[in-house]
Amino acid sequence: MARQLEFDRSEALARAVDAFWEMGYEALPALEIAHAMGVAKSSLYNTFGSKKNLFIEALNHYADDQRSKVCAGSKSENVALLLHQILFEAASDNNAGRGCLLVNTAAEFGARDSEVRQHVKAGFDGMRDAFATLIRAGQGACHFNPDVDPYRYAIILVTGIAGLRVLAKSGFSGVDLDPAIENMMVGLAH
Amino acid sequence: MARQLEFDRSEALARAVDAFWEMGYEALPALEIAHAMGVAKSSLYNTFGSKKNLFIEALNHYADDQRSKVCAGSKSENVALLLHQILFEAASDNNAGRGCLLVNTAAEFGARDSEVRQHVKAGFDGMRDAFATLIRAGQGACHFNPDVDPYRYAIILVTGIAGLRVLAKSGFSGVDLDPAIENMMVGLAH
DNA sequence: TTCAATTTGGACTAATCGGTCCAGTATTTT
DNA sequence: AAAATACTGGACCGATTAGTCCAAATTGAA
Repeated sequence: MARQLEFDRSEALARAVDAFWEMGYEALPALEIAHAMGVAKSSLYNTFGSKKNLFIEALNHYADDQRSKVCAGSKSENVALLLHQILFEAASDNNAGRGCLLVNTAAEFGARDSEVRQHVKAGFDGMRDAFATLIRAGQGACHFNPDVDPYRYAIILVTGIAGLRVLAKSGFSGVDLDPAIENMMVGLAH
Repeated sequence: MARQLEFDRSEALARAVDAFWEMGYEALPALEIAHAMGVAKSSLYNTFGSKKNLFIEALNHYADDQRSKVCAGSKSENVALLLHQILFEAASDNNAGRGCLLVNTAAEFGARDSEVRQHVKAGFDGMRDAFATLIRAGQGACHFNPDVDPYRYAIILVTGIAGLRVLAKSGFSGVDLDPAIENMMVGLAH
């Protein structure tokens, strides 16, 4: 036979995520995506078919990644502190100003594209599950109020983080947003 | 002299707001803006200079409008009920799926355009002030806890509403988001 | 080495974009 | 009526876009 090595799909997707994360969908030309991924534009279209399809795969890659990170946090020693750090990071550094790709995508595509919206929804659902897991872990370690319904409270966190990211991207500082963080933590307090 | 009639600038801006609100900035061609505004593209450029400048004027028009509406709510009989309605509307109808133009703009332009970001920030600041006014009114009518700092709590509401709008746009229902609404109201309770 | 498959980079297409321009048409005042 | 101004609609421009295509270079297996 012949050459069968392909560039690492997962690695390439991770680079595509970075590019879309920083530039958004419309503002990022296909040629620049290819550069960011380290492949030729031809290969990009051979492998992923279209810009939109690549974007959807990148979006799912990102969502899986974020979900895993939060789930991994469930094994932290002090879950309450970890959660506070997550919220504070969303309000201050905010992923170096890039915000959250799910939030960005929801706003950019909006109600215009139902296919993309379904993937965004699935991504947020995954985040919700991950935070529910985190809350359960915190309850198990007696850091959180055991009367709180983890799944019900998880949507409070997902909603709050989405809001934090939007406002942080608009120029609000971590100090400005501190009341919102406190309001999200207080309901979990023992 | 000669003809001095110009189309109503405020009315035209209101129509531009609707168009940008539904389509976003990049996805809305200048020709379609002109159609939505009911003027020729030439007039649009004569009057507003550029697409971006028109957008910024429309954004400010929108922000003023939203702020006024919330401020007007301060004269409501039951401010607590009104606030709940505002939150519920953000979570369910969500302006017929269009979300909030400030939120949409923050996510679409992101960190890419500092000029636009400043106007978005100013818009959110205005909303914060308006909600602080609303909270003070509710406290005056003994509907809210008088110990709450209105200005400090207002950022909780602005953040929360931004989050609600993002998730509602992604396909979450009013029922899904109800815990987040309750969590925003509970801190104000008497 | 030889052969088959992959990847590359650049040329290319058709469409669309923001923005300019202008001849023609309305509208108002003198 | 006549002159001055405002607006229209469409032609036009240069730039950019997603996507296609292909000859050449690269790579791995036989």
